[in-house]
Amino acid sequence: MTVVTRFAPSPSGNLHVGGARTALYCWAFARGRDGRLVLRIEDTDRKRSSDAASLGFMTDLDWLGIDWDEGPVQGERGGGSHGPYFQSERLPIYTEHLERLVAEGKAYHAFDTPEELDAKRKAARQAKEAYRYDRAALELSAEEVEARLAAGEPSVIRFRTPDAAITIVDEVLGEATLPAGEVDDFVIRKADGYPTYHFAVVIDDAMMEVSHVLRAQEHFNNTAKHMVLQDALGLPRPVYGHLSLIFNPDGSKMSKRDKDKVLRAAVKERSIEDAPNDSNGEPLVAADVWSTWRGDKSVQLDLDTLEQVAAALDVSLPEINVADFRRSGYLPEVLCNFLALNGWSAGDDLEKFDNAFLAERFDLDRVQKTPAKFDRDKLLAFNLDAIQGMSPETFHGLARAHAAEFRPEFIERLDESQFRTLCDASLERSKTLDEPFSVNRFLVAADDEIDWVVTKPVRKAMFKGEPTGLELLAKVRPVLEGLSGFDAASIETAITGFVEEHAEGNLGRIAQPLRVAVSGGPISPPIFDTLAILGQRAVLARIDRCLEVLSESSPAG
RNA sequence: GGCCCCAUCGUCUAGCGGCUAGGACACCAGGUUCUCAACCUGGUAACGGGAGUUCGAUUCUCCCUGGGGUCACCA
Repeated sequence: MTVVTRFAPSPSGNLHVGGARTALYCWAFARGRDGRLVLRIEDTDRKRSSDAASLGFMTDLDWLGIDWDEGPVQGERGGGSHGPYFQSERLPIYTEHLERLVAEGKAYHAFDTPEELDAKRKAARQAKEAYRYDRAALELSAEEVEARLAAGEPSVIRFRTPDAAITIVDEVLGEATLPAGEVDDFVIRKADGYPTYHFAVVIDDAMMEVSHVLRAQEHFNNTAKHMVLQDALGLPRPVYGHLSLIFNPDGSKMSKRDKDKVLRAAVKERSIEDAPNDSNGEPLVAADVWSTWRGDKSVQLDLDTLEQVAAALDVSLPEINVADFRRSGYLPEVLCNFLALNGWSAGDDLEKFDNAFLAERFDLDRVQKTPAKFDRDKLLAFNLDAIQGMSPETFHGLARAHAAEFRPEFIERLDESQFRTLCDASLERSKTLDEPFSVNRFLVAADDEIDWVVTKPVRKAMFKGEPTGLELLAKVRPVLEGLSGFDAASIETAITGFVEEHAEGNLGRIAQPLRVAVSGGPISPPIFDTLAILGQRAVLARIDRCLEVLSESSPAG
């Protein structure tokens, strides 16, 4: 039997890391067994679906190196003989099976209004009982059903669940038996004519010849529904494996809402009353939306707005979606590696591996049953290791591509050789592809934008010692000005000579004042590289301004 | 609350009746260093609790506790 797995996202958002892990496992399971991976878009909820979102999914999967054999066409990929792969395009298929079930008496029309059902649900909740549909619609006579359908009254179709216990067999979790009555007569076709998830998934998995269903654990109980449907429809049952969820370190579910949470907390902490403005001076968020968002934790801003506001306030949002990790400068192979490790292990002490290894070794019996907390520190450490393992050429190429997409100001400001110097200086210290840029923003600032906040390390560098750093800075300036070439090697030669003469050979005495002068603070890449990247003109201009500004504030120091 | 599932260092995990309970990240200490990192060396740290089964339980069973999932015309 050919192994066929499927990844079946609903296109209601971006690809979340949890989804990415599911996709990765599906991919690895199929690839390691000469099987196929089917990508199917579960867009039966018309309110929440958009084409853009499903396209985003495919781009993210592509970036991760997860390729599929059948599915929506993307570039050269996709297609297949079991399509269409958008559920919204498969309505006639579902309708046929739906009608069959109704004709056989295995399903029935129900006319309960959402309000009625809601009320009953609430009552059940108050009575501290699980809600079960009361089969009110079964009391209706055939004639009455006909009449109401003919009158065009809104209705759904419910499955008549057999009154028996159901045993779920799961390759990850083992067996579980739900007592009779636990699964009620659930809706299989909504009033708008679309099938519910449960119905579509059962039909499609069978028609697409899916042999193994690997999906998130939140579907575990749903499996019972899928099993009774398969029995009623006479469809084969795939093998199931339910994957535990991925959590934040604090135990909460990792979700896109975390971004709102972080931003809201920052806004509150900094007592920000009004929404920040965009470049035209218009508020990024309308005043009323902003104020409800600030006060109501259940309200979310859309992703774009959220990111614009965060950027305006210089708040960094947590990475949740695959696209977030890409923008933050993580390598796709590292993300895959790390994700694979959250819920699976090779069985020995081996932790670093690529997707090919995963495909070769992945199996369901080593999948963890417990939820994993997502440890960003470890991910970061893995990413650092991967970067440090690169050749300077590779790193340069990736950093350049990253900058072109996310940090264009560095491409504009730095010439080829300066950019290269920045990369070489950053290789051994960068945890991400973004770090050479994010921590060195002073490099692309205008010379007169640097300001010097006299913090403790700055005070130490500039005002302490005999002579003071500021005095040494003034002395070294002409040395730098006299240089005809301004590459790191020439600067090093000149500065080293200067240090021998004026600072007892202690490079730190002059490196720190220079660093503060050109960057505004005590942190930068190695000083010779930093100066070379900035170029002679900027270095001299910044030293001059620094001497001017700090000389005025020195008495207070 | 009903039903279902789960339980090893702070975190991700190895372990599948007998181990000094292993690794990785984080953390701590020391070293290196022009800053920050990175790097090197060493260290702290776990079987949730209680009954059984057994010569012997981290490992098997039960109970408790704790955690998770689910209870939509969302997937």
